[in-house]
Amino acid sequence: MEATDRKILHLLAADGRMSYTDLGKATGLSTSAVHQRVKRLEQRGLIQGYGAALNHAELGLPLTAFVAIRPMDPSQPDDCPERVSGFTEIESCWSVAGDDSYILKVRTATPAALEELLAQIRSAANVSTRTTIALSTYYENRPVTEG
Amino acid sequence: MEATDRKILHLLAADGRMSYTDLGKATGLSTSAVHQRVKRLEQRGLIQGYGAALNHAELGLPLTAFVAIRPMDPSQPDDCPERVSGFTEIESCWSVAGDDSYILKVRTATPAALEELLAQIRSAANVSTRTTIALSTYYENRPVTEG
DNA sequence: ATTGAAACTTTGTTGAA
DNA sequence: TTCAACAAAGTTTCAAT
Repeated sequence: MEATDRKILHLLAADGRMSYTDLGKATGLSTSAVHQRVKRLEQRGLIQGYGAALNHAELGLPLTAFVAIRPMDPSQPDDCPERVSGFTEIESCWSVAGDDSYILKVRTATPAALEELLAQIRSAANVSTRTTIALSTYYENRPVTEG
Repeated sequence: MEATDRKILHLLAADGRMSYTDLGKATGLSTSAVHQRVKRLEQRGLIQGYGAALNHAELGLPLTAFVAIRPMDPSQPDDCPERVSGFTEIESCWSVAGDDSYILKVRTATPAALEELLAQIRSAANVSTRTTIALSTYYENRPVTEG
């Protein structure tokens, strides 16, 4: 991994629709050289995909919350991520060190929808939940790269 | 906002590099009709941008953590987001309801780099920190849309 | 919302450094 | 192995309708 590839990754993280022509201009490479590098970065899994960042507040999902979960019965198989993966309100799922086993980031339309989702998560995964509601988002998913 | 626009948003959230031609095929619109709609969605701020999802683990930033912060002096002006926004390791910043004032999501190369970042956050914003380390990421930033 | 045409971009092939 | 040059296919963008 060297400087040119890192520059390409940084540019694509900031603008996922940038054309190969523009990436070439920005890196001093020809269009086809950049193209080859991007395909290789995709194949090696360094680029995992491309997405549009949506304005969830305007799209009917104004409520963002973090749900910390803890198994009720620590002796049971610990397959919470699979058990909850079908809930489309869950945007992210991490296992974490500390008092809780997992943290979920969820988006719902209303407090009532969040209440309903929490009940479903608890019964699907046999867990207790501790929820932290986001009041406002200052920034989210800024590109973070090394170098 | 109606069904066609929501479909376009959903498709772009899942594949931010999808061509207007393909978006047209998927929605039953002409290429230029989709193009017009996408531009309008961008202008109205419903699409906030496009990005590549990078594999941070492979890119030298394997450590993801959540930093819950609390002002040391609750009487001081509460401008933590501005005070910490210069730290490039911070990917997201939310203000939250509950015991803590803000939650930051950060990515670092090593535990030592995290330790250093926490010290800098504490001194830049005059806050105490409580950090939760992510052990593994099951999924992150799945497209979540209503409808 | 569509058509159609010009400009531009993508992507495969080929060959040079 | 990496890059550039070319060319065909595909995409974007802009009028006009």
